[in-house]
Amino acid sequence: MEPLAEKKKAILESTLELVKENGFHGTPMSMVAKEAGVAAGTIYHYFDSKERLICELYSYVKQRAIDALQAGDNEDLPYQDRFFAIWMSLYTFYIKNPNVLRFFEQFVNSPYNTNIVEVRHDEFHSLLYLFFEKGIEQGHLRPVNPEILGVLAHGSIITTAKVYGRGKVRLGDAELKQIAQILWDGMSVR
Amino acid sequence: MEPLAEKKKAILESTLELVKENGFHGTPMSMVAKEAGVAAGTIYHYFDSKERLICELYSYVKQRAIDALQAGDNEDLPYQDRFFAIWMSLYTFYIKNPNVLRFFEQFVNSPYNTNIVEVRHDEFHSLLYLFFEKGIEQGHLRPVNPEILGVLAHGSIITTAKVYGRGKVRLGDAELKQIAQILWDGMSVR
DNA sequence: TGCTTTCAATTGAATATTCATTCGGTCGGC
DNA sequence: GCCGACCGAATGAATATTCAATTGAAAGCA
Repeated sequence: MEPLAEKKKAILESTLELVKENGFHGTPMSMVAKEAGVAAGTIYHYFDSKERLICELYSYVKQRAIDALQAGDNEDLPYQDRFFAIWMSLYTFYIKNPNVLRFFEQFVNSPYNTNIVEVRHDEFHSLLYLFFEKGIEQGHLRPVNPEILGVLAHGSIITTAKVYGRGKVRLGDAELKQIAQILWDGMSVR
Repeated sequence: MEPLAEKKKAILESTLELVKENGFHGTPMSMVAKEAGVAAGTIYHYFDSKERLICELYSYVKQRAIDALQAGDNEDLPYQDRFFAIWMSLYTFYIKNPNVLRFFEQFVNSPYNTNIVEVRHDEFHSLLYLFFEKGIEQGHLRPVNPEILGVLAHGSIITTAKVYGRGKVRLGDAELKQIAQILWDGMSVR
């Protein structure tokens, strides 16, 4: 709760950074400790185990994605504008936080994920779901399972951000707009 | 080369299976050996190290994806039909080989990947690239960077396969068609 | 105020375990 | 008897986790 103890935060941030570069294995607790400027034992004051550390980091970082999602949205705008605004703000979030993107991708496909986490209500997921559900109700989007629309849209964002991250393709604003447009044109009722 | 030594193949298949369940860490060489029915030392007869084993497995498995891609394609069909056929055959491949999907996702985001692999000509990638490039040239698709179109389409397949894999959503043939249609409608010139 | 007590935060060396890798040796065909 | 495939116990390096010891700030007390 409270402003997340100084050291606890440092541990989380260090882990995020190191996992991006070295993966889950490849980042021993001793390395995390060093990077965070604390003793190895201190980590265990805040986290029961490495597994818990990773899982808490996941929640911690996911909240940031939720914030980005909500910050970019404005319920007063026309639906289509909201779609593009959300697309762009999430994209921008991933571009600005490449370590988050990388961590997510690693975590989601790791055995850490199979466990309890995720089971409890997933806010990010339901925000997307509700947004697309509403689009269908209001007649903007095709009547396809909103779950699918949500992951398709999010997938396109992640995918585009990864392409950007590989650095081989330059993506200007115009091109980004084109990509979001592809999704919109495909999903919307014409 | 030659019909891939019996044991070598067993090692690769076992690794694929175990990595799916336990991740890269979490699958010690001893476990691979046991599952494959060989001695630990034998693995090192075929692979220099664990890293090499993982990387070779990646190539091995990727070839299967390429085969699926090509098997589903027929250059004589109209372009749009080819698009749907490719989409479906890759989707089917991932559905039938969930361990491949899982392994890919883990590998691509792991530090193993940053290394040399991938650098040399990536056939899967260029097959997709060429297909979309041709679609643009022939006026079927919007003039967007074919690289982007390729990863968007592939991303939608992977994403859909993952949703299926989570098992929470039932996906009938009609629904799959709808998803591919969304992509097509978005990318094609109307 | 000065003194003691308490206790959570912190340390980092020691522990115990887990694994990748090695290597001396066996086996079967040529 | 030569040789490559194969074996599996032994080795050695990592590394997650523990814990006895230290700190320092707040709380009680006189």
